[in-house]
Amino acid sequence: MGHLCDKVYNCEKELTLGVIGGKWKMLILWHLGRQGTKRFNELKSLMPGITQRMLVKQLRELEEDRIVHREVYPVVPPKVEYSLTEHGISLLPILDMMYKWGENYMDNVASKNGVEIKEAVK
Amino acid sequence: MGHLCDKVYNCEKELTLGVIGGKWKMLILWHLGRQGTKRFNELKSLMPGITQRMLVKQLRELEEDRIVHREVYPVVPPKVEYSLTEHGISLLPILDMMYKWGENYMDNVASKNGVEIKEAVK
DNA sequence: CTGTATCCTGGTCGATACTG
DNA sequence: CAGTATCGACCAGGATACAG
Repeated sequence: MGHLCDKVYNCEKELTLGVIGGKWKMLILWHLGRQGTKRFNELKSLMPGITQRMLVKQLRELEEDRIVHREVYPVVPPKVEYSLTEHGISLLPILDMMYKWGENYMDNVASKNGVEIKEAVK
Repeated sequence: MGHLCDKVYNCEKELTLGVIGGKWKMLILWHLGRQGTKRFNELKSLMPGITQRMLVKQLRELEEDRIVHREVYPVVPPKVEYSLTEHGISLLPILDMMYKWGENYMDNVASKNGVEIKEAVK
């Protein structure tokens, strides 16, 4: 494999973190999980601030890790669709727990210290 | 607050990741969760490979984020004990899910691609 | 025993321009 | 529309030495 290799994992949790820990990966999985299959530019529109380079990079890693499926249609202009694999779907409960924990933590701790969420993607 | 500030969070999940995403943080929380209160050097012994500087840094951030409690005993030589706060304890179910997901992912995907876990801290 | 203080390096991430 | 190709900045993290 690529980006997951050549690293030392002290525990299985860290492997999981290696899969979802990229800057934009949780957000990508979230959108694909809630809205199903999406085209490249649709994803880009859903994530203001991400650059093409980063979106491609994160998607390629998720594909390589078998979290995301990439379907290329041989048409002009190009059409590429992304969707979650079974492994990707099985990550959603974790993301959901992280969302809820973060929400509660924001209310009770973080907001009092000046932490802000840009736009709550629920 | 410190390290959680000055960052842009697109979602509550990313805030959660900001709390647990440090290089050694999940491992620290895991040990404190399973074994309860630990002294500085006990933690260090539990995590071969970590440097003093990094252990201090990760613990300070966890303390600042109200995940870990630091109890200093005014004795010579110094004695400092670390334990989980309520917020820290509430993270354990997430870490547990991440552990199980990583375990399954290791069996079905990662191991076939040369990924290895150093020492499974269960 | 529990930390600080420096210095340094690799790699992630962003900005920008270009392409089939 | 869906990508590549470069370049550069930043900083988390490691090595090492010192200290109360």
